[in-house]
Amino acid sequence: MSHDPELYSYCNLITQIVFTILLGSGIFKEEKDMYRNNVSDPYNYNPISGPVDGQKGEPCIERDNFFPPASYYASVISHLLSQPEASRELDPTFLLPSSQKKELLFQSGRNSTFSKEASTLRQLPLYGVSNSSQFCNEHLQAKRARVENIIQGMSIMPNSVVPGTFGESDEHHIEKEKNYRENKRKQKVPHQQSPHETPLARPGRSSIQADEYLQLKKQLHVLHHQLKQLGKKFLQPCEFSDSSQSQGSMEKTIYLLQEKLGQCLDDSTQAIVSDHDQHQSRLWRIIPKMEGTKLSEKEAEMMDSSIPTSEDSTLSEILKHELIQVVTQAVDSVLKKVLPNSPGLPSQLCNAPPVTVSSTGKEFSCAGEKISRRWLPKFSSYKGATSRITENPPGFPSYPISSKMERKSQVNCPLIMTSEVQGNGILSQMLLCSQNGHWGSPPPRMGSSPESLEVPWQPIKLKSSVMRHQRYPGSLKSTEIGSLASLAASKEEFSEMCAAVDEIAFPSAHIQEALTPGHLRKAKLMFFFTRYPTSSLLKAYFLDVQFTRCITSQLIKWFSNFREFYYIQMEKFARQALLDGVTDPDDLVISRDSELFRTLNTHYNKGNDFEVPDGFLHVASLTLQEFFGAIKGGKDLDPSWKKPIYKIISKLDSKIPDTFKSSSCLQEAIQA
DNA sequence: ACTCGACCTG
DNA sequence: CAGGTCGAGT
Repeated sequence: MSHDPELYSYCNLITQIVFTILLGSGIFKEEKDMYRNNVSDPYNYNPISGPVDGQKGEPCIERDNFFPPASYYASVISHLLSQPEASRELDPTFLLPSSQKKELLFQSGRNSTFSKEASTLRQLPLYGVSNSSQFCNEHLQAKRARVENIIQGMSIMPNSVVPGTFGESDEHHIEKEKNYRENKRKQKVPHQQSPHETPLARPGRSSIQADEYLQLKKQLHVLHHQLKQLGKKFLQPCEFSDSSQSQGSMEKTIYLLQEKLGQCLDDSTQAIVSDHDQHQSRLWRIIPKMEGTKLSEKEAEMMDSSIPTSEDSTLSEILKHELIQVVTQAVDSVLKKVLPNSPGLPSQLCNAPPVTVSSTGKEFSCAGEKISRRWLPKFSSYKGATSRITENPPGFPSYPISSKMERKSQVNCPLIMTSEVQGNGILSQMLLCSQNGHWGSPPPRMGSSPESLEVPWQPIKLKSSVMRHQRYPGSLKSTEIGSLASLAASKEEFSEMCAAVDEIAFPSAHIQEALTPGHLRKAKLMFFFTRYPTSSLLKAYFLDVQFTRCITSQLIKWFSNFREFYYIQMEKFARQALLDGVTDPDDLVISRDSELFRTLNTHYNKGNDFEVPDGFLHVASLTLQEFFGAIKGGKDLDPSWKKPIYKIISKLDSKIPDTFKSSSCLQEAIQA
């Protein structure tokens, strides 16, 4: 197998997709569980190249929770590719470290289900699904449960973070993990659909499952095509000695899987077909609307040519098209880098890669951290960036776009939604990372490279933002975002544009019923401008908060606390100045390198990623002087000696920049 | 060091 | 109810 890192990355990504399906179908359930439970150092295993030296192998809870690490997939796919004959038998234990093989043998002795599946697997070429017709009947029930379980797991991985990628502290990381687990626990109980989701809700549970299985089937179609494309793109140029055979193997495998699974799905869905059809037609009516907004010519063509002989295949075609396009572009872009002289590669990099990635700061995986920082190193540059948001730059119409596709997908179709999201996430990652040059540096060994490990896991992280967007109308279609990418000259520009669109398209997308630490930070920064905000002012600047009496009081209390700290510091430094022998209050001017400023800045602007306005320095200097004068004059004997000072200071509020009104960007930027 | 609840005052 | 103060909790 080639040692080209890019190709490994692609292998990882695509294999992950396939495995998602395989795992979802329950085929590798046991292997997955064993992997999760038994491997202490998952990166230590490399069936192809033997023990890996020098791997970093940071523990990653999320990964272990859901998937084995990328190296695992890489191993699998390299194994796949190294099989010269499609019919060659596969030892199902080859996936496992030797320790696990023992465990597997041990378990298979008592676990009848597993041994059955394992032996079934053994008879199959590569990853083909059992030919036994019993497979469907016996495991259908369990499979449903697993699929649902996995889907749930996938759809609620909101904050998964790849360690080391985003510079988050471990503590934060762990906390997120904790939250995630709690969410997971909660979500185990099927919850009611929110009002947003009702339009397509259907009466029966069985119909839901039917739909899910139908979607699963379609997914397989799509994935098959994707793999085909991918295989064509990179297997040929890289001159695998047995590329055609390997490719054939993969295809065959997928076909087998598809056929088998599809058959099961057909069986299971047939009984409830009428209900399903009803839903399908409703579903279908929506898609043209969704597609209609901003179709490229190519897409329009595709739409025309594929307009329904059956709704089924059309939906499938759309998805195929989207995915294939993305994969193709991703492959091309990377191959262009890797093999610049490779003939016949269409130059599609400049075309819009359909990237459904929220670039709201942290979630923007590859470049996000730097970008969000770049937005707010100094107040001035921050202002510049956000002005772009409010001004609707050319080529950036204000989108009241209704992506019904996305809303649809969440309605009782967790599978397709998840796959969409994850697929998009993966593909976006591919694109973004390739743009970002992430793949330019070769990993020392397969599975031991931070990059190669991180990339496949980022999609999970992306989910939260995408899902959040799905909750609200106005979401952008991937192709639309893609066209943004084509407008953007650089990746940074692109991410800024994404942030801008995010703000434009989801003005109310972040409405919260509770104040968050992000709000606290924002409030603290606002304190630089206003010490005595009115509740109406607060309402105007916390647009993403659903104001209640409680929230209002809380915000007011915050500012009260800010003042408390502020005045305490002022008094302290005034007294100190007096002790230091200062006589003229005018000597007390707070500059940016004075101790008092440092203290205040630490308090209100932790991280120092916001340039404190000069106005605040002025006000602070005045306050200090007032305190100094009062203390010097002995007024502090009066219990309410501070009151006059407060009165003075309360008149010195200045206008808060409008940039504080745009909630999400600011917050994400501050939180970063 | 920082936050926040309890309490007081106007 | 807003604003301020105090003191406990982390």
